[in-house]
Amino acid sequence: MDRELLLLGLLRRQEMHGYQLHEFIDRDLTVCTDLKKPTAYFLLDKMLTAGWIAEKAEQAGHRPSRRVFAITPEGEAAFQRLLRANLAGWSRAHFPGDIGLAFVDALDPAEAAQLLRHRRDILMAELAAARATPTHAGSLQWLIEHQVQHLAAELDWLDTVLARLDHQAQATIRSQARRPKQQVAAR
Amino acid sequence: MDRELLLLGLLRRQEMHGYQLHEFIDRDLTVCTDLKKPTAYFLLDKMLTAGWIAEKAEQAGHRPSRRVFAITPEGEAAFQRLLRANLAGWSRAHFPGDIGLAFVDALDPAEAAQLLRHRRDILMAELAAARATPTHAGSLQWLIEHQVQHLAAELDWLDTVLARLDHQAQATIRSQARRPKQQVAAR
DNA sequence: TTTTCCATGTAACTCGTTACATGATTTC
DNA sequence: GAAATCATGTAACGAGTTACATGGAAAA
Repeated sequence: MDRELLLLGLLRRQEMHGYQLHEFIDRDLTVCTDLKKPTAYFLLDKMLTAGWIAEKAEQAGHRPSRRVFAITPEGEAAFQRLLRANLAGWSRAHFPGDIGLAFVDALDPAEAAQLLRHRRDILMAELAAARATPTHAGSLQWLIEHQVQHLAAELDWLDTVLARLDHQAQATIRSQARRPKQQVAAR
Repeated sequence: MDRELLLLGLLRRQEMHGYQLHEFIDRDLTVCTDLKKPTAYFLLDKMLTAGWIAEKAEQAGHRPSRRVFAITPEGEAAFQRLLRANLAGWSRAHFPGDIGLAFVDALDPAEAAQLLRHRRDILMAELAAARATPTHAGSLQWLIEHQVQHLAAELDWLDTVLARLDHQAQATIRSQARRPKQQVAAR
């Protein structure tokens, strides 16, 4: 119900058509959430039949006709309900990248570090993108702010992991230097 | 492919049956990831047909017979491939709870704070659970460690949000005291 | 003139969950 | 004797994605 809450929240401030909603989310909120076009249209249709929103046709010049959606009183009630439920609850974020980290000791620490530096590049780009997103009014901005904080924390964590791996790699090199004829110890 | 990587990684250290795998993930890794029983069995069957793992029947006393899975050379190759892909890549974590936050200014700040304090209780419990999970050998422990760091950061963020809301609530009370006959200013 | 933008959608598919089913066995 | 544990599954459903389709208008 979180995506419905998002759409209702946006329509509450201003009536919009589907394309416009998707564009806004894709352009200004992409660092926090994402909503594909077919999903957006599907959810809007669902909310339309539920009576949460009402549509009206609109024509701008010779452009394709738009279905402009506005929130209804039932929609406002649903918004209030969903908002309270969302704020009072909490659901765990999942980090797919952690699963690899759990088995990183199956790899040579130097190679693992190299792979993770690639991850670090992506993270840096993401952080830059988050910092570059235009500012919004009110608490909508908190969404971006939280994301920036989170990404900065992720970068910190990744750096401590990299430091550990570099340390391990150094230890491997030293032990190789000490016993030059022996195999590298099993990791 | 992250769940496959998880299962392969666990089977690499020790051969296990489906129930045992699910139990381990549900008991020791629940703060980081989750894998429902039918999903586990489904993935194991899929990996079996793919030749990544091999099964053998095992009987322990008069208990139901188990299908014990062990990783095959093809499975090991897949593990190596998936691991490298996972480590080099990154995918954004999504925070459903943020969507509510984005529209928190639709509510009275005092009520919003009250709802978020409920969220805070859940977060605290989750953090305690993460800290209480048994320690594992090697980098598997990093999974837990990262989760603890993340949850602590989330708690911090929530507290700054609560501080802001309390501040807003105070401002509201002051303005009400100053103009006792007037309506509360629209938010 | 070819590409991109605007604006809508449909169909097929994947992934994962929920709910249910089985049957013996140990624990309360 | 009832309930929980062990160990396996199946069937149905739902949410969301990908890929595709349409067709005119503006931009390159």
